[in-house]
Amino acid sequence: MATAERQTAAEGIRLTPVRRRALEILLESHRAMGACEVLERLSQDGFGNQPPVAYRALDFLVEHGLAHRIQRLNAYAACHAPGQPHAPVFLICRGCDKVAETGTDSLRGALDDLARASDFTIERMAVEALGLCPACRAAEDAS
Amino acid sequence: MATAERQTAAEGIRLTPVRRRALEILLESHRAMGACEVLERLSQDGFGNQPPVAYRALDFLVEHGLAHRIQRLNAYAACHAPGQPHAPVFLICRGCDKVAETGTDSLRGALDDLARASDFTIERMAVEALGLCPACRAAEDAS
DNA sequence: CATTGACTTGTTATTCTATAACATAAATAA
DNA sequence: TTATTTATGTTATAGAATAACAAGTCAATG
Ligand SMILES: [Zn+2]
Ligand SMILES: [Zn+2]
Ligand SMILES: [Zn+2]
Ligand SMILES: [Zn+2]
Repeated sequence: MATAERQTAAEGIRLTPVRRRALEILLESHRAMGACEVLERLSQDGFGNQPPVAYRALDFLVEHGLAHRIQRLNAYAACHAPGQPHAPVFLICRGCDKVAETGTDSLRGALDDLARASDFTIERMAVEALGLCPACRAAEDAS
Repeated sequence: MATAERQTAAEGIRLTPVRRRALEILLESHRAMGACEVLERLSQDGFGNQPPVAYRALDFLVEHGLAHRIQRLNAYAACHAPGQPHAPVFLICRGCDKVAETGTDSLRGALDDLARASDFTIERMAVEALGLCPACRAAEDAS
């Protein structure tokens, strides 16, 4: 949160009340949340209760690297490393729905090479893996 | 299409009329199509005209590697290399909405390393990059 | 200070996407 | 044949996302 404030101040963009609260909600939950779920929390706090209110706040956070969108789940999660440029990888467990944000430099390099080779300008990317976390795999193996 | 027939026959799974037609539709269009768009085409050919008809056929194709789902676009595209295991990368142009399927072994390796390190079992993955194709970048630079 | 223009928030209404639940039909296995 | 599975179709509902408009805020300019 402090990082987010420093960053938005530095970039001269406005972390307004709704946006700030939306980020707090994502940070507090420690998991990926759907837009409608975020909207519900926002409206409880006195903000608007119509879809665009949540979508705009979340779009802003994603736009400025403060949150990520998990396409596969139609959900959003706060970024673990805002500011710092990275190619995040989301490991999504189909057993318990937990999402882990990770990433490696070698992956980043591989994607950069690919973009260069195809002359495609990559502006944003999403790497999402669906599978089983250690706990859920153990549970599945046991059954 | 011939590849798909050989593969389904070999695996003992059924490429039924709806599924076959759905794949043909994806192949004919040469682009990513939304489920509702596919449904429309299917119903024109005498198949059911309710959402589940399209979703089930598309799920089958994805399940068996005959098509990919482009999460960011909520759309589906026929696979360029069915049968052959690969970690596809989709380059999605935000200018013209075209989708290119590509991929590299180094990327595949980087993801495998990551999975091993985190003890996460990857079952399926999606790598999607949003940006500009050469043509659209040229157009944007000119303006 | 007053006004302009950019940005932000809120609301209404609509569209697109996806799934649950059930009934019927076809294919496969016993 | 009979039972079991698999696939198809329909109805109804839930969930996600956007378009379009109105109103408010804010900083800057004259
Ligand atoms: Zn991040
Ligand atoms: Zn799990
Ligand atoms: Zn493919
Ligand atoms: Zn383009």
